[in-house]
Amino acid sequence: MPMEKTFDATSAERRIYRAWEEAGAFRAGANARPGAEPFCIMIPPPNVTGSLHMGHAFNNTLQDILIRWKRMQGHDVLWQPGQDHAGIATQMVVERELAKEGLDRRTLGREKFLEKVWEWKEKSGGTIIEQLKRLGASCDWSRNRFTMDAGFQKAVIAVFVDMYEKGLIYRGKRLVNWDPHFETAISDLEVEQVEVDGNLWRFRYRLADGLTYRHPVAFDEDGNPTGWEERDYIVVATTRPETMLGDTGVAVHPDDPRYRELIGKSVILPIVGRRIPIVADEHADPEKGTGAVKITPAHDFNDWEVGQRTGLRAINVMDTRAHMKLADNPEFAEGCPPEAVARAIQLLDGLDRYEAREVVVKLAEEEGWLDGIDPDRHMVPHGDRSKVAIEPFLTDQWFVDTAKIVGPAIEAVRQGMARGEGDVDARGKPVGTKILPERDAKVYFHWLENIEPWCISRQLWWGHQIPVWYDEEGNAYCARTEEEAVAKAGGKPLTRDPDVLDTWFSSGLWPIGTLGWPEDTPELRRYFPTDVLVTGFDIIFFWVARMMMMQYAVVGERPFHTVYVHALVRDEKGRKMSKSIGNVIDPLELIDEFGADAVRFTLTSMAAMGRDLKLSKDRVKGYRNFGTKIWNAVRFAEMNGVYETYDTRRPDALPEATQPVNRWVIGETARVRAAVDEALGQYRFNDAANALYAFTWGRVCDWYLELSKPLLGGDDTALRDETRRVMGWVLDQALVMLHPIMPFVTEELWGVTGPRERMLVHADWPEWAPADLADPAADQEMEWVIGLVETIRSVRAEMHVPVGAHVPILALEMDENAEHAWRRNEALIRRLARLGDLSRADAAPKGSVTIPVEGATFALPLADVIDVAAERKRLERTLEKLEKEMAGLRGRLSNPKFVASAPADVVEETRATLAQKEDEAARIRAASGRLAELA
RNA sequence: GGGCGAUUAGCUCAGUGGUAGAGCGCCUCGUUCACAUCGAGGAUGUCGGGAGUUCGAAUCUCUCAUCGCCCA
Repeated sequence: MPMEKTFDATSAERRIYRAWEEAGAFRAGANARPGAEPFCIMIPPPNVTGSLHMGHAFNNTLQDILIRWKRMQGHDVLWQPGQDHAGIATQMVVERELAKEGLDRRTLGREKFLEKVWEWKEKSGGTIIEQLKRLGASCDWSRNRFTMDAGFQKAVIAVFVDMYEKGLIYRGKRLVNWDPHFETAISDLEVEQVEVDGNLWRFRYRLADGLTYRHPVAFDEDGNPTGWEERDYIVVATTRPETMLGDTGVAVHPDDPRYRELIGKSVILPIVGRRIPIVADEHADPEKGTGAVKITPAHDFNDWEVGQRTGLRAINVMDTRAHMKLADNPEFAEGCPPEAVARAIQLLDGLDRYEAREVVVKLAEEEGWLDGIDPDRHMVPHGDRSKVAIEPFLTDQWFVDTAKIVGPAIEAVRQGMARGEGDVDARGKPVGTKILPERDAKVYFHWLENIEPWCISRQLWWGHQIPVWYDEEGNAYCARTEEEAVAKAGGKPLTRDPDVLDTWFSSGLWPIGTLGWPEDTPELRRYFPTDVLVTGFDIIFFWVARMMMMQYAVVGERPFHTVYVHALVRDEKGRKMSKSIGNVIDPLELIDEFGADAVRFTLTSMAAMGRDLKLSKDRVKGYRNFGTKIWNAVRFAEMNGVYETYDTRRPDALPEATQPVNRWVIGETARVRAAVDEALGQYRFNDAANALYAFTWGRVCDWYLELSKPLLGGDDTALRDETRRVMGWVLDQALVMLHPIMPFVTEELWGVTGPRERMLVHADWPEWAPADLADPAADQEMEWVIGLVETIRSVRAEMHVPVGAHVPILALEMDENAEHAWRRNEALIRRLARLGDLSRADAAPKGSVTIPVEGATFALPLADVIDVAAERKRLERTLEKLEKEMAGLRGRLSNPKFVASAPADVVEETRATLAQKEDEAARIRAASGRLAELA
């Protein structure tokens, strides 16, 4: 049955993927050669609520390329897939669903709510897996893991208990980033700074005990004060007036002459009448505002530090929703006049923080302690999920003492960055962990070297509940099960800590957790430490750094030896894709329109290390066309009987070749094989893609297939069969090498061309070396042929020779090599350049165009069509260009310093180039002279 | 404020010391036999500005400008 003209991706992709799955082609160890080295990649687990976006498509394409490449090379490959449970995101999704039914998680209760979450997960949690399959991802789906699976839970709990017992996890009352929307603590990394328009309000806090001081109000040119005024108040500025209710001090810089005498004195806090001290602390910047700052230790991170240093109280004045909590708040009331407290409660209790802000400012205005308002643009921390302003909030939370476990994670990368080619450990794996591109290692070091304690508790229900139980006195018992905890407590009744762990705590255990730790499984022994991690730069901190720390803390080993960090996929204007701009390109829509192969090839060819990639549909379309090109190359071969002669069962058998064109293309194939391996070995995905594109289209289709036509259609059957075999081999090699990037179309072509021992997904990756296969003589000869054809075509086009006309050609001079090359390839040249017969001539006849090539001068007698003036112009233009190049070369060669200091081969190359140009120029001058005689 | 990066053809980008490249787009020509999702040919660059190192700089150094990103 003849092949269709194009590849029908829509119908073929699903069919092919199913065939792979049914054959178990992706299972760990599939296609492994005896004694194969393991190669393992852990998927960055997508969020269970997620659906495939361009970032995933990119990330997983790169992983799939490495995995398919290594699998074809015969490694024992595991690509471990899975998903994380995404605490906040999932809880949010399910709560939203419940709200549609008028339900609320609190009325439902924890147990019932979790049932609902699992129901949702079973129903909708597999979306992204199906989408990854559309992309062609060859994960071992039989091993899919979820961070809330029973086995994984066991690992997470075991790690918590272990780290608790080693003193690496502790509980403490700390100021944390509190998300008032989700009513949970979040980590520093889940906070994003957003610049907002606000005000800087200046308040006058009255000095206690009738004190006054002199404040400078006039200054000379040098900034020295020249005038003062007597004040009975100190001015503080704030962007958050409502927090003043929790103020417990005013700080000034110890060296600030304006306030030196006031240090140790007190002010009376407006509204509540609290008496608070003026303290000296370097946090107060004399240059900023008035140089005096109010201190609210319970609602500001800097103030907390100041409070710790100067011994100020921390008074929490809000609840978990960031509403003012003044009633039943003994801390707040302590030391304040009861009538003031009562009034504050009446005016402010229960108000949202922004409402409270307005009330406070209004009171300040009415009561005369508002000194002024300055508009101010400043950064405000926001929850990255909730998008509401974070409230620094004083609560009990669990922390990982990261400072204690960060050391090996830093050391491993330091080693990895310094490692050389042959630096391997006892298992033969590269030492340390290398981060690529190198600059991302700097980000990693900077963060780890300045690491803060990691708040790992979340006030959520969906997640791994913290394995700590409390007795009535509040003593904590950490154990793997309630029974163990009760036993530790001597049988006392206990209640479990309601909080769950940060999702990243469990994702941090991904490498060992997916392989069955804490059990000593064969997988763990075989595949851990894993090889490469492929991930986006946005989760270097969230995930990569934490995996490094956690794996070392738990099993004392690095999780992977190489981290390939890739960039962001942006829209064609370079903007980040976002739902709110509406510029999101859905990879599935692209796959529907152009096929998965085209999407994959596009992403790969744009994956230059460390640079964002801007995606446009035109680009994808271009690579869809590339798929069609390969398709038609094979179709051509099929129509020319290649698969009647070439043995598709033995694709690894090197064909015999006598013809230069066949010998040449074999060498080209070996060269691209080396280039692709070199590129992939260095994670230069775009280089691999571009090398294959240039080879397949630019060499095989544009030249080899064209040059082969006379041989395939000729009378010499031996030659025909040789060419068939070589062509079958070359095309098979191309399919093999393109397969990691374009798995579908290549697998399809592999299947339709003939019977096969194995599917392409398990074909052997070639190892041909250019040194063994390339034939320099054939290469040189074919370069000469191609050059000649190109020159003739160029001349014909410029002279407007009718496309179909066969023009006779004259040889004015030909050396031995040229003669030889001509004779051996005459049919090919004549066909591609559309030439008539060759004859000898001593001089170019009137009205002919001269074709100078290496070792020969040809002429095309175009008397009927030639425009002498146009031809002279053409020659002059060419000569001009040559002269310019020669001038540069001569300049360099006449510089004695160049000859003396440049490497010998560079000098030699320069000389050779100059000689060749001079030869060409001489031929052109001769041609030009002949034309001049005619004019 | 600190750090990192970018600036190369109309557009998107490769190119880490030795004759400036690709894809797309553009212009001209061409559909009888692999492919019009195609073929043949063509045009297009003071490699952001300036200075330095070097026999030689898109590439290394300094500096300025513009634009990004991360951290505070």
